[in-house]
Amino acid sequence: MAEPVQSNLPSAYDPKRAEEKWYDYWIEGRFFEAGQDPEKEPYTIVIPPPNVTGTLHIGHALNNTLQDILIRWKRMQGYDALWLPGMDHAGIATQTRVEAKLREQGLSRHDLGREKFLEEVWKWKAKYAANISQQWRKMGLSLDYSRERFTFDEGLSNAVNEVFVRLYEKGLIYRGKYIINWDPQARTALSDIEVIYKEVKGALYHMDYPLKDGSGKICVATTRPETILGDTAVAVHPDDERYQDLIGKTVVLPLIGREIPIIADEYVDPEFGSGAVKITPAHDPNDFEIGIRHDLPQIIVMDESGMMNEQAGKYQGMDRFECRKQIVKDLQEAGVLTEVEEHTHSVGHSERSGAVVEPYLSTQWFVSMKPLAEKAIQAQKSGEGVRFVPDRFEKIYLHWIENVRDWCISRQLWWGHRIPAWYCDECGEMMVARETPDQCSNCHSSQLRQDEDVLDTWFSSALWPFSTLGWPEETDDLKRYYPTDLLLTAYDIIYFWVARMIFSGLEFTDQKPFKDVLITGLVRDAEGRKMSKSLGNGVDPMEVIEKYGADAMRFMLSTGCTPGNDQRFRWERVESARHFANKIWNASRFALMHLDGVTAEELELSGTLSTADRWILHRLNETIADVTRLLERYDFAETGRVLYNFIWDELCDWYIEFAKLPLYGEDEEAKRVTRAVLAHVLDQSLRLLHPMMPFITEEIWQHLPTAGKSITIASWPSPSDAYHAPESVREMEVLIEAIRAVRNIRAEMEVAPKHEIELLIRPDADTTAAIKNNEPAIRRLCGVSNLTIDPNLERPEKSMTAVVTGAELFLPLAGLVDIEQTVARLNAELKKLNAEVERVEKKLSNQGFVAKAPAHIVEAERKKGEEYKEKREKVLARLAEIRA
RNA sequence: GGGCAGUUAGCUCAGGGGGAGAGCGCUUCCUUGACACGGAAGAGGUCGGAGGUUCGAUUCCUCUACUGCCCA
Repeated sequence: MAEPVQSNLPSAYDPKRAEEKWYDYWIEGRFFEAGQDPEKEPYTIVIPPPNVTGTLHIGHALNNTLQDILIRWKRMQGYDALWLPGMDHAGIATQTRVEAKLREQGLSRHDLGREKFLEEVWKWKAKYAANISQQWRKMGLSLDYSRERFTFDEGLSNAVNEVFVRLYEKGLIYRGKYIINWDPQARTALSDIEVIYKEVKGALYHMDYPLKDGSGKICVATTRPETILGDTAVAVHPDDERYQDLIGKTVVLPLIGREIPIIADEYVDPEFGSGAVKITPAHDPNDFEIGIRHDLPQIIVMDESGMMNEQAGKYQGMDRFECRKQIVKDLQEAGVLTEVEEHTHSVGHSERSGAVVEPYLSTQWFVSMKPLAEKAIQAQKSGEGVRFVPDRFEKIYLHWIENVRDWCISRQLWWGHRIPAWYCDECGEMMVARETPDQCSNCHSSQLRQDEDVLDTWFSSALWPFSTLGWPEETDDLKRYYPTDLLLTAYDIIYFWVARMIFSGLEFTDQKPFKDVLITGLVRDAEGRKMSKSLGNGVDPMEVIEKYGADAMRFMLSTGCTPGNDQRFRWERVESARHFANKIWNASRFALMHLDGVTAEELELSGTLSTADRWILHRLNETIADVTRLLERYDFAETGRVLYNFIWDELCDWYIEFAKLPLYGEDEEAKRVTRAVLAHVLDQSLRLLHPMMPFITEEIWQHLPTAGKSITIASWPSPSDAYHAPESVREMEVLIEAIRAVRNIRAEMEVAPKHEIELLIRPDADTTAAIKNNEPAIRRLCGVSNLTIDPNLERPEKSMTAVVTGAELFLPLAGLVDIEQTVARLNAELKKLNAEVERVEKKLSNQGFVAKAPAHIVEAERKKGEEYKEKREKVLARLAEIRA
């Protein structure tokens, strides 16, 4: 694939070319397909399946990038890395969108009928699935497409049925008439967590209900006066002294005249309102409970769309909120409404449609959660649970699972897994079965009807880590890759998904579905607001890739946050990531220019290494160790920072600048060694960076003489003892400090960059060799023509002076010497040194410090103190000389 | 009401018991044979406040203020 171009590589990196080319190459090479080597240890991640009719947003991009980084890294480390892709049929979300499209054509799903409607949905699914696949490609994800799954495909549907039947047979799934959360817009039941509570300004209406015997009245307060139509009692606290005489009496409901009893129940809070509450068992969960205790009638006054029904008398056909207004008006006219108080209370809204949720009495299917939760709690508390990263999310999970209520799993939708229950038209028998039964188990009639409802989408998502691997079949994949190693998701679906996968995994596979859960935050807009369709502040990852390239986006997202915390999306940061890509590109361009025509054999690392060579190899060792350690901790931001600093500040700013001397020089052996070091460091750096920036690293790596088939399967670097050279760090520090000091003087004295100057260096004994060995580099990087290095040299008259660690520098700038400037700089240096010396001496004279601080810290302070003092002596001596 | 985060340079954020960091922005200079998506040299912060632990706190603990999120 590599093209034999080096010298004519363009000077700016063009992401589009590389991205198209290499993704195809990777897929054709099947580098992402797991299971090719049974000797390797497996490492598995299943992707959180995106909603099939959506578009991937920037949150997906973050989530997917992080998984890809880990998978690519593990693959390079020699694991049999499996990243399993797939999508979710997303019941409500998808159905709503298809219905919206039909509405535009003036149609409803009922006009089409169930079968035709589902055909429409499948068409949508096909279109959007293709789109999502395309987005995965663009992001460069190393997914194993040969194992791609869909929550609605045959295997996963079998898993759903299996789970349903097993739970039913265990008595953990039941059907019954209870108060559930009803979405009148989507016309379906919802689970508890699909309801979002918001503070809403409303009113508390106080009403007088007259006693039937005419002996008085009782005042009740409510935020929902329209529910008066469904009242079947008034309740007071049994110990409430105010109402002792009234318990057992009968009141007459205003407006409708129904007679209802006054009952006593512990649930009533005597402190709230008047201490008497109206009871509407069919429209309030607490009232429902009271109704059961007191055997009250349950009167449903609304239909499925939130319109008042035939039980509402003259209000029939009105919308529930319109009805509220009318009822208030009528109550007022009847003189029953005694007070209207401003009142802020919490109102449930549908997570999907946004409609105000109606507590609604309805027959639904439920999962009995207690036993499943118990198992999960037990596992977590015994230390056998999943590891949450960051660990604070474990508490959030535990709190939820410990307080979980039964899960309403039936939905009145068409797009979803049909509930595997059948009813006999003849005898009314209900059958739950894996396969469609052909006759009634009771009366053998063949007149069977399947339950119309479908299951909550999350019911199938809960099985994702094992259903995708073939469960309930004992497949090879299931045996090899399950339990998975990691689940990576944002904190907003811990309850919806993570928790449910955990208890499902434990129940059906007797294993936790994943070892670690890595929780990320959300990607917000530049102002810190949550991205949303209504605000229109979402960022399309494809737009980011189009403008800056996939690698820039990946680097920006993965380094932009710490685990579990939100990050803001800022274009400047993407731009900065692109600059980084471009920097790597150009450093590589430089290297490749000097490797043109060089064979892999010639790049054997041997021979005499320069200071810079030893230093960069030593630093590479440390960087390899750091990056590996940081990835193990899922610390992507630090990983990125370490690589950025190593490549930009050390490799580009210093090593390459030093390397230019031998590379442009005459010494062939030095040239050969430098090329070898440069090629090695570049190769290793590209490998380290590859998980984060896959495209550019492959593009460059393929140009190296030492390249293999693909960097995606190149081995992960490990530190080499041969390059351990801590002394080189000290040497480079001295050189860098000296070069900077000269540049500083040049800048302050406004010496033109092209103007070559004279420089005299008086090194200390222990730095003389390092400085002497790097004479050409000092010349080049300081713009020096005439350089003298001598431990015994005399300070020339009329020269600028600087003191650095390990050496003194003199610049006899003819005609430019500014004594005042030199004195000012030396004084500034002196001030700093005085402060440092004082700080160190204060520390060392503190007996507590010397006695209690770790020995190496004390020793380090002593050493620092000595250095500062030595340096200060020199500064003082130079100042004295100048004054003399 | 309960819980959890955050508060560090102009902005956005890292960091972490022992000399305050990055990116962007800002100032000055430079189109030098990898790169102006660049190079060189700089300016800029008493790490929200108050106590405590410690030889030593920006970092650990407690309280407190403000911001955000989750749960009821």
